[in-house]
Amino acid sequence: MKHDQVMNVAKKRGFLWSSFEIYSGVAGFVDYGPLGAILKNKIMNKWRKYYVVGEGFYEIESPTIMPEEALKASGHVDHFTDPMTECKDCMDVYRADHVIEEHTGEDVEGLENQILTEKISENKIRCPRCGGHLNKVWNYNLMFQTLIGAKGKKIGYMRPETAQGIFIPFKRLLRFFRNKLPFGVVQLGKAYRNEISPRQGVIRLREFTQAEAEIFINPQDKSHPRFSKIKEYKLNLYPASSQMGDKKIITLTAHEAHKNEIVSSEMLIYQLYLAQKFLRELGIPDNVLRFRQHLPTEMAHYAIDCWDVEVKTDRYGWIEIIGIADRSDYDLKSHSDYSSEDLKVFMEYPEPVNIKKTIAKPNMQKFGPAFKNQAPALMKFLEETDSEEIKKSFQTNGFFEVELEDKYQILPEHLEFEEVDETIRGEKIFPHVIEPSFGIDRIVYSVLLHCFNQEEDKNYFQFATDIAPVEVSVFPLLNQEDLTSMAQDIKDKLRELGFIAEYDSSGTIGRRYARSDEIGVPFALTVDHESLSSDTITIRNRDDSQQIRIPIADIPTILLDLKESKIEFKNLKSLYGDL
RNA sequence: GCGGCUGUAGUAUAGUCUGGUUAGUACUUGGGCCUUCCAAGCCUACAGCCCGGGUUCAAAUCCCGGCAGCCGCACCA
Repeated sequence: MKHDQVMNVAKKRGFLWSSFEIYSGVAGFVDYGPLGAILKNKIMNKWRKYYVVGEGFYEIESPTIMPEEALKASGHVDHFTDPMTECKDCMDVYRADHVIEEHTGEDVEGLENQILTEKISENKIRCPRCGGHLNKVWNYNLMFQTLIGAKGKKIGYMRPETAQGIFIPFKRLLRFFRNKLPFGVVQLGKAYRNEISPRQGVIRLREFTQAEAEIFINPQDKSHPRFSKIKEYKLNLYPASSQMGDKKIITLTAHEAHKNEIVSSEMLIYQLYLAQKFLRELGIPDNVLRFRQHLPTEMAHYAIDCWDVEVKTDRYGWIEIIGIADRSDYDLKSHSDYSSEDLKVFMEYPEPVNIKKTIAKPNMQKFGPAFKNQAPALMKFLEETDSEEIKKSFQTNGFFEVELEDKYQILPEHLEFEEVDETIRGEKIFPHVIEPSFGIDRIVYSVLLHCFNQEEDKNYFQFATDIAPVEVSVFPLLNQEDLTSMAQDIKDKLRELGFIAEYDSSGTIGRRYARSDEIGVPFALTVDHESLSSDTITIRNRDDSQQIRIPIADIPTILLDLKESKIEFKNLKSLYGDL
């Protein structure tokens, strides 16, 4: 299987291996080795180039440990869990709600554990496997818990996603962006999930790296300013309707996807486009990519629309590497509720609106004495209440009842109704959030898998020039003093100029080319005898073993142009001629 | 988390059933020789029985536990 060969080379040549090996390892953790770490960083920097430079989003960095309150608000403390139950006899563990649903057909999702436990005993549900008794229902929370501070009273969790770190300082971010939508903020970093049994190598890690962008937009306007530029761009879509129907992947242009309402907004389609362009430049071809829409049943309740970018693998089938979701205003709303901070944005209308409006104004001489210290709270409540509703209640009941800590009856004599002209310049709204969320480790894996090339006697990573960990190899043709010293000098010079260059003189030249190819070094410079007399050197292309002789003085510019794809290797030929 | 199978240098393996010499081989890697362009050859070196306990005069080998990997179930996105 290609997977096995790739992981083998990856381990052997220092890209990736499982962590803590000398202590037998722990499932769900990996080390990136010397080359893997560079590769991963280059991929992350390319991501930054796309989202920070290209899209104009800004990057922030927030802690990986978060206090319990914050994750209560996001719903992770209560909902990032599974209700589990264990058979007392065979010790098998089950999802409690699934067992009950299977037995009774009742939808019990989201019910308290106690109620689930009761349901199990009421319905005399037994272990589906052995018929044994099932234990009390407990929550398995996927978050790693820790204690903050010396006394350890404050519960903290390792963050399960980087996104929350962006929602929490929303007010400061909004100020930074001078109170105007839309704007985007990104974060790249580690996230943690204590998976029950991670067995899919780098696909399911307990500690993994995410790159997430949170794009805050006006819910009324999910268009994208550059949509017209990408409207002919083709996307391989696998919408929910196809998944439930003919299982066919359909190829549509961005425009068609929008017109036919396959994808819910321009903004979302633009994000799909961007993701695909990014992956393509990483060397993941379109034919192993698809965009799969979440089924209504699997979508989080707050999401409006959600698409996974999936990559085809021989080992794991289609795997999700990127999730692109319209999360609506869910996150900001719940942080608003929990923190009682106002996380709304004031949206100014294009034209101010003048309206006539009846307001209920308290008659303080009567209102104050009647409600005493509750008066301020009641006034605030009335301000937020539609005065028509109050009027109606007066007509039918003779009073208007307000329930705060107690119930209060407001009588007509307490209020005066007044007609006022009001100019409304805008309104405060919660922005909606479009979130592309990249699983960096899975992307690194996909790059390794799909860049790996097998030709007769040559196995190598065909990395794009801008993500190849080692950028250039420098060899002496033979292991002779005059050649080696020149090659060493060239290598040092290139290092000084910022290239990741490697020198190698061991074994035959062929072996060195092979070694260099295997780890995906795109170019090799070879010092031969002609170099000594003519100040030229041969440059060899990894992908086709072609060589061209170039002046030594031109090496840095040529390498840089090749790295940034400003020129292709085959075009060098017309500039410098054949070897 | 449960059940089955598996675990020997960096990699691939022999040896395990039937306990007994210095754990063998190939590739890789380091050093050297040779070599005027694609894993050649020669010399040489480094490197291993997953961890812990038990049985035994003696354990890579038998037994128990742990850990990890694979497969199935369950779980997860």
